Amino acid sequence: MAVNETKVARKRAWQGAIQDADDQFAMKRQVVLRTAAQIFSRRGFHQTTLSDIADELHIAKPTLYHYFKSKDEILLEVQQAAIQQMLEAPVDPKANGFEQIRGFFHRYVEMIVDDFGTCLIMTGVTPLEPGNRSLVRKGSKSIELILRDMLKRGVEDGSIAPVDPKIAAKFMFGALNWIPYWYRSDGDLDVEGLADRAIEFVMRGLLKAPG
Amino acid sequence: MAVNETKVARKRAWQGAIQDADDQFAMKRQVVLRTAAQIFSRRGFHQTTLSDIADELHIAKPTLYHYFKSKDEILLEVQQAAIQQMLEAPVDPKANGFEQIRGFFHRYVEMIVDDFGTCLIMTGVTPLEPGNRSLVRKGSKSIELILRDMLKRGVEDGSIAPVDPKIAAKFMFGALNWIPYWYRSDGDLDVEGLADRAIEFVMRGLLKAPG
Amino acid sequence: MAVNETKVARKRAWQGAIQDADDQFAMKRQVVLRTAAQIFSRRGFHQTTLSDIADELHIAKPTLYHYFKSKDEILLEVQQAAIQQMLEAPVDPKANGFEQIRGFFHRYVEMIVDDFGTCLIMTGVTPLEPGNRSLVRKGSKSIELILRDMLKRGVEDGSIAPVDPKIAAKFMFGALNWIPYWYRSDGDLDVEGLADRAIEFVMRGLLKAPG
Amino acid sequence: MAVNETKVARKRAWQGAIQDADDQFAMKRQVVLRTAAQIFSRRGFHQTTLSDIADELHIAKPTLYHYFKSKDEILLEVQQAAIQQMLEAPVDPKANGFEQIRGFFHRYVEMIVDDFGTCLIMTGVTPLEPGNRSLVRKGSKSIELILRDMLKRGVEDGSIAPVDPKIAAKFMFGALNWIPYWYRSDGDLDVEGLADRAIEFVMRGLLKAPG
DNA sequence: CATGAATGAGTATTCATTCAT
DNA sequence: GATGAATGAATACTCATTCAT
Repeated sequence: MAVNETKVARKRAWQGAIQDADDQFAMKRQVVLRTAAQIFSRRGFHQTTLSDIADELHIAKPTLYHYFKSKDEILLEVQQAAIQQMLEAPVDPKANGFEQIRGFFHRYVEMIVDDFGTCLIMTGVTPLEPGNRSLVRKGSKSIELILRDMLKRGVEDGSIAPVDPKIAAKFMFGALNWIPYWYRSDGDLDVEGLADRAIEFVMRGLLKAPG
Repeated sequence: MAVNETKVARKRAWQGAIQDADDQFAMKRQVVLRTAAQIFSRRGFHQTTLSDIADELHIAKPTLYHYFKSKDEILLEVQQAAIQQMLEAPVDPKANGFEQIRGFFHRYVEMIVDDFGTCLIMTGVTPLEPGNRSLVRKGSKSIELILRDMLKRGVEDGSIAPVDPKIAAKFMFGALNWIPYWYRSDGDLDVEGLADRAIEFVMRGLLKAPG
Repeated sequence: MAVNETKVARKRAWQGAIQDADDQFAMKRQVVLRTAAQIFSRRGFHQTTLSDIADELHIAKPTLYHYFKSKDEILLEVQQAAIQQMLEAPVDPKANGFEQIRGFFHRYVEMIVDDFGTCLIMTGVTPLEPGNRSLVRKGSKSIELILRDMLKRGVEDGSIAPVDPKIAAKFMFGALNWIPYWYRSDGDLDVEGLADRAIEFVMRGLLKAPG
Repeated sequence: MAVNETKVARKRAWQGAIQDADDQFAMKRQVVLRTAAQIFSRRGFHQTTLSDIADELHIAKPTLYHYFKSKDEILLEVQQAAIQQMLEAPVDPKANGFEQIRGFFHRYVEMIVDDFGTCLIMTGVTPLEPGNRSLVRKGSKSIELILRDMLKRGVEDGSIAPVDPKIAAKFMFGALNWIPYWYRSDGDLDVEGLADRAIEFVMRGLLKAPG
């Protein structure tokens, strides 16, 4: 009885996300990260106190320090997770430039509408301490280079127009990175559809169909 | 002698921007706003202290309170100034949709590479207290509606493809709003050229020239 | 195999000091005390965390609570041990004052260069909670009274000069208690020699040999 | 009226120690230092909170940060002040070693019964952050070297016995540094007398008068 | 108008201690 | 007996803001 009550209380305390498992530690870390990411995105990093996060998780503030050594580290890991998700994604080496870009867009949209990706964009790297800021910037740069390479490939294989990969990539990331500011996943447009729209936009823009 | 020295010191104190005039007050306010906008953009709102701003201006911290009643008000006015610049800009009522959009882009790019516009984007509205946040959001919405109307007009007069104005506007603002994160006005590309590239991008995207 | 490994690990965990025995508990307590005394002396009581002590012993922090009920108690027992060592030492009732003092010095120096005595002096009683502080102070007072009695005896039996026992004792303890701040037992001077020097100093001071 | 009340309140707030003066800032700093030194000595550095100091001065806690940038800096300056007092003291170059030592003792006793000197001894350097700790240690070493030189001189000019200056200095400082632990300036013995007793002790020790 | 001085409110972080396993 | 997890309590420090001059 008392035991069950305790277990139930435990589950509530961690938002029911923690199952019996040996890797509880890693899982709890993830729950903290996701919760923090959501609150950071909504209120901003500096307007979010560690109490906010702890309260949301129904745990005490110092408990967070069992899992992370500082508030900064929490944000860092959130953003690294988003970046990692992109860097780990496989690219079809046989596809042409355009097809690769389409795949990239789908993955990027998926990443960016997720809690971690949204936080990467909406919180930005400014709140991070210099060292960590560099780390995240380096990761973002890597992602950018992936798209640039696809653009180069597309230009060469003729699957897209002969654009300047650097500038084109900037505009494309702009269009994509703005998504968290307006897109709501509970609306008419699902993530899949959103990615399609994005592709369509960067491909055709406002140009009238020929003829 | 001593008097002259004082005057010289005074000028230095306000970065030399203040002339003898009755509207010194208004001008000093502007200098504060511009300085604050720059620092906010660079370091972020919460990482910028009023001392940072005062130091940059070679004045004392409480002096800022002669011109603004709070830190929040400073950010508000910075962002309102950027928005105002767009809302006041004239639109050619005789031009077709596409031409209107082109004009809009030029004005928007000009606005957004300026200190105030950059701060509007890079700081965002999250730091503002709720009331002021709504004000700025309302202003941004107005700007958005202007572009949407132009898109509608363009679709109707056939000068652009039949896009969904809401979605298209979002992607377009995304591409534009990302500019402060990468564009440096001291590089190869001048503001005029930047606007042209932006137009080009949203018109053609990556589409190959027909034939 | 696994069993043996565990045992070996256990031994390492307690620094190899614990043998199979029924009095393991008491021995482990001693090891904790000595380790704590060393760290307290080096870093200070408040700069030493229970984790520091536990880490040094390769045990977990809460394990310490099996042996002591609080950090304060650890310090208390360290200091009591040092004091006890002095209070238990036998005094030759037949010796004259000077000879008793010489014996006292030898014992006191031995005590004070030891981990416990060093901690008694270098940490002091300030960190202790009031009740415990009184206990230690009372013990220190007892030691002081022992020396005072010897001084009185020496004055009476003519083996030393007619000094004020109270003041003389203070200066003597000062000279002795400062030892932990400068003496290193791995240098040229061994503990025995150190005690001799101390005796010599308090006996002759800087006075030139007559003639 | 109201003005007077204010002034009175001000005086009370700074314990009446602040007079009208241009160097109020420096004076207030001194008052903070002295107050802090007293409380540090009584309760220990870590058991003293900034609130304790502020409360004693009837000011608010953050006000302390107008005068010092950290708690550590307060302790540092207290200890530096004590050391400075000794380093600045003039030494009679024509006096023999013994006479120099006697002067040194008088100055040292005066220093050490003062708030700053007492804090230097009773708090010690352990609480200081490493950089500051080195600074104070260096200062203490300088003082020690002064006494050693006097001892050498005394040995050479024959005014004292042929002692090892290093060891003798250690014992002498011990006797002196222990003073704050027992001496109360409101007792029978005044500071002057205390210094005389100290001299007497280190000169003759317990040695019986010849004959 | 300008500012040195002062402060209230707030926040990240530390750590001794408890407890369920 | 041993420990990972959790937490209450405490504290240094920051900063926007006020006020007397």
